[in-house]
Amino acid sequence: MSARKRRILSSFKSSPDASQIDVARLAGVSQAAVSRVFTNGRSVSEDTRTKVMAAVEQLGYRPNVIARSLVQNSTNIIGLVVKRFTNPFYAQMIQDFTRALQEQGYWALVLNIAENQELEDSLPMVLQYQVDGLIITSATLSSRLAEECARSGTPVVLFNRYASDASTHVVKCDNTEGGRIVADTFLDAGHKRLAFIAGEESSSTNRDRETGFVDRLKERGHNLAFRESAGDYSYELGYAAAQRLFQLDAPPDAIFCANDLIAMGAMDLARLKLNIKVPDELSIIGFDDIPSAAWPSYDLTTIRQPFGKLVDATIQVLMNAINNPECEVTELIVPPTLIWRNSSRRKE
Amino acid sequence: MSARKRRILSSFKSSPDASQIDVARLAGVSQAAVSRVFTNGRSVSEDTRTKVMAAVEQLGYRPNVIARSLVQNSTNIIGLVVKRFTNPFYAQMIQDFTRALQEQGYWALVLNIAENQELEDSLPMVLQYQVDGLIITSATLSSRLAEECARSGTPVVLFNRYASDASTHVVKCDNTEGGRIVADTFLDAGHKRLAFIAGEESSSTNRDRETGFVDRLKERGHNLAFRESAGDYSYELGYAAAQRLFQLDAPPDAIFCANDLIAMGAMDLARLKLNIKVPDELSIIGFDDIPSAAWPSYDLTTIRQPFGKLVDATIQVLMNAINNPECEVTELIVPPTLIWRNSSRRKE
DNA sequence: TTGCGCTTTGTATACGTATACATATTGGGC
DNA sequence: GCCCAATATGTATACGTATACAAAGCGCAA
Repeated sequence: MSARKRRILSSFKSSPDASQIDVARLAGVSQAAVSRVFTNGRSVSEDTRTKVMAAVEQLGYRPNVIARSLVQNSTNIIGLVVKRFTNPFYAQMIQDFTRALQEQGYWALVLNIAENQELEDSLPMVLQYQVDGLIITSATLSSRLAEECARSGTPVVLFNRYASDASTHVVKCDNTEGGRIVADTFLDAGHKRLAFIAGEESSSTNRDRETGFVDRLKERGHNLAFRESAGDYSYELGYAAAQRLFQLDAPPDAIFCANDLIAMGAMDLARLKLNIKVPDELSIIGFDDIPSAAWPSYDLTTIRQPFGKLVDATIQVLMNAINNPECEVTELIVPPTLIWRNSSRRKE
Repeated sequence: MSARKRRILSSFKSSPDASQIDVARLAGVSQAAVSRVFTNGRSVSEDTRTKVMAAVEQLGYRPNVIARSLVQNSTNIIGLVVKRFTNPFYAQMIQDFTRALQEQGYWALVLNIAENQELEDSLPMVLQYQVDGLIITSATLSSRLAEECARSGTPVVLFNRYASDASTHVVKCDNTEGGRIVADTFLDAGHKRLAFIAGEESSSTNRDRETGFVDRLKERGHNLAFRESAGDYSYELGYAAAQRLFQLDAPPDAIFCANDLIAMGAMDLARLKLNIKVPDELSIIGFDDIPSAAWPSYDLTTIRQPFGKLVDATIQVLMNAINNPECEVTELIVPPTLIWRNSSRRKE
């Protein structure tokens, strides 16, 4: 590791930030006048506006949003609670959320939850920043926290999570329906020995997908033959879970995986290590429709979560809650779609 | 899309946030005393501390970080400028940065640059938030912006980017050296017809990797036989670029791809569409060592960027610059490592 | 007791902005 | 030239916190 040092330019170093008072003094107007120039809808004469702007230019003045936030009681910052960055589905989600927020004039303050960490410890610190709202993904909001948010008037939208409290908005994909669709797809194709590989057991998405899958099987007179748990939503643990699944005497002929990464791990184990032909000898269906699911290497049949819709709806619900604090609590459930590819057998 | 509405709990709705003044009144002390209870290193008697904490508990008081930031002139917020979320390398990076910052008591305010967007438009708005520092990845900092940061005393660390200005710190992987290593690896294995697939042409990482590669070839008396450009760092455009490469009469027998995603695209085209055997008939080497490079499906030989070191060093440089504004400008260059896997031929 | 140093507390002010209010200016119709 | 409405401006204050300063309290040695 090589390090080179350069001398810093010291020309600007000590000049402090100019404030509206400095601008006002230079322009020969009052501080209030300067403030009005920077506030839409306030009446300022063309004359003072130009004088002010000239002073602004000369001093390199830039409004102090922190000070404005203090008096306006609004920061234009949204707390974004996230976890599994490395799952492409969530990476895309964060990308879309930050971008959509920026388009609305808001900024995302990211709260990254470690795997073993509770939201209780860190969310209060984010609330101290007087965020105008919260978007919570991949974490459970205890009712104590929900109450705390409600008390401070901070609207919360849960993304793909259950509400443990009546005061938080929810936008989610119909994970249960996704599970049902997979059940139908497998049964219609004539599969008999069906398996499910779970992701993170504690997550509500996982529970819903499994419930939908199993319940539909039962409705049609079938049972889940095997159940294995990866433990999280990763490729590696999906691979390992599949390995355990195939140590059985009569292994499954169709596997529903709780997400695409697990499915890709399971698929690689089957075809590369065990030489099982997909989809001829084994059907695999995932969940999410991450970009790599469409790659020729995998060509994974999967349940697509309607990404854009989910994100747009979340933003819309949040903005509405911010602008209209008295609004009703919304629970939006968006249906998923089956994306037919080549990792699962067609109807017989 | 189904929507259900629930009535909001209105119990807490209208109670405004308690301030230190409210706490002070209830505890029978001055506002300053309350402030001191929440400030480390200030002397407060045990008696008043308990009185204050009791009032705090009763009122549900929570410090207002925004107000504190205003008077202390420090927000504990770091602006994190990012772009390619969906590249696993950058997703991991954002994850590690946000986590490392939180461990240091800072928060990341994310600035997401759209593909066609300039930093000039949005960075000033982040500066208005009085961020204590900036980490810039995947974007070019013009010297005008660098000067603006310097003037406002906001330290900047460029991550894997060149400095266009003498006042910004830099932490990067030695991309040039990475290119050199690939050249040596290919030549040592006896390859003759060498190709390079570029990523985003305007990025300095891309330039460095190519320069190192080509220069080393020349040093050893060889030339780059083919050059193709993907246009960005994605799988899809890597696939397409490889397609163009193989329309030639005498296609390459070794391809260096500017990153892993491109390499995986190129590999899939070669082996799945053209039935070219990797590594027997074609060697492919990527850059980054993203998780999927290690998957059995790809088993991609690649240049690993020393992730943890890069992130840790960036944080360290930034913290130092924040705590010690007079510090020298640092330029840290971390060497990469060749990760041998099975997508490239060994020495003859 | 006095006096000295240390700790604790309150008062007053500052941070940079927005805005209610009062006042001053402008413009237009007659 | 006058009056009224609309516009423009300045003054004063508020947002919630930290901290300089002075004053007060305390313990302790002489």
